[in-house]
Amino acid sequence: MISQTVEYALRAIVTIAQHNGQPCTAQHISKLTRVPAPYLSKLMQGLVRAGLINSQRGLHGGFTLSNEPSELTIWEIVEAVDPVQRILVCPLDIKSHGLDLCPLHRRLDQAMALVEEQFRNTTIMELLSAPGSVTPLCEETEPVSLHVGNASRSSKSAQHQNNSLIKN
Amino acid sequence: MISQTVEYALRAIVTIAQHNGQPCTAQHISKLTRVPAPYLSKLMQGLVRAGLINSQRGLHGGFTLSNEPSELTIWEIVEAVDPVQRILVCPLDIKSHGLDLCPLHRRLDQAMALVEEQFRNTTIMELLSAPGSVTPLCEETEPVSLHVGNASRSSKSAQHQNNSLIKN
DNA sequence: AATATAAAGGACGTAAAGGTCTTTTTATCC
DNA sequence: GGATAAAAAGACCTTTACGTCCTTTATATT
Repeated sequence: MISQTVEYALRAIVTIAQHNGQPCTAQHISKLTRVPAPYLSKLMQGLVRAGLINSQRGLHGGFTLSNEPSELTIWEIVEAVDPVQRILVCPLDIKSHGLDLCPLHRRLDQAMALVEEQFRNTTIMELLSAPGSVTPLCEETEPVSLHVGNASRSSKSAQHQNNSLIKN
Repeated sequence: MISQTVEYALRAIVTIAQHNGQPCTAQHISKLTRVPAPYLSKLMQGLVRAGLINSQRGLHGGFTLSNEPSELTIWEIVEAVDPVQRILVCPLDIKSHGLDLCPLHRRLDQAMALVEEQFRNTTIMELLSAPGSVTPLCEETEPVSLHVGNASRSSKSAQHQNNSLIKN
């Protein structure tokens, strides 16, 4: 349901986010996330093109987020990599239904809408610190030796928790 | 996100359900649902093995539902064909997390849980008649010319409508 | 300027999902 | 029992997701 590529992309993004602005090489990300390095590189290129991350070549190069983790949602990564397909018109091209969906497809699209909503409402920021939970993130045996330059430069921390979207 | 095969299977099941116990040939279903006939056949075999439908060979044979539409959920079809994969343990095999998920995977699994809930709570019955809506179902130009021999041979029609399952 | 480091690009390989075709088996009708 | 209608079974093909490898380009550091 969630493609391998989306999984990989999210792991990578979260890893970069953990490094507070410090460039992260593909090599490094690959090790931490256990994503095959060559495939990761490809993936990253896509994320760069989508404008979600910046890349820097050469020594001390690597990848950094284009925006604050608090401003970046799961949704944006999913959109860039393997978009959730909403059902907007009947997949059978029945003319008799204009834009109306039959009950089946209405229901299926509702499920997709829920996923979309969930993804839109979750920022990468929320994935970094485990609030009431155990683990900091996946992997990372060493506690990320980042030199903590200027961590939060714009912490709006909107943190909205609202749900609801589906109107049945 | 929803695989082609799941789409096809649901179309087929709904079509069979519309025929109130009258056997439906693969040919017929294929025409109505616009699913490639040979592929549909294969699909149907899987649904038979899963026990969701019965098959009958020979003249006047075809497929019928094993249970009432009101007792069959989208979930069961999805499970038989292409199960929603829940995230139960960290996909990276970090030992430090036992069964705990990192925030990322906890969130992703929540999304899957929502879909699962949606599917579990929707019966095929609910997909047959469009309550406040326009279309009876996808396709079906002619109003299903079944010869209505002994249509409903066991109409329990339980019709429950309850929701709720996800607890955050 | 030379070297090392790292991303970008593109050709290629592999596996799984989706799809087709032909033959065999089972049932019904006459 | 022969003809016909249907599903079952299994071999095959095609496309796409996933993954690898090698070469090129850009950027620091010395």
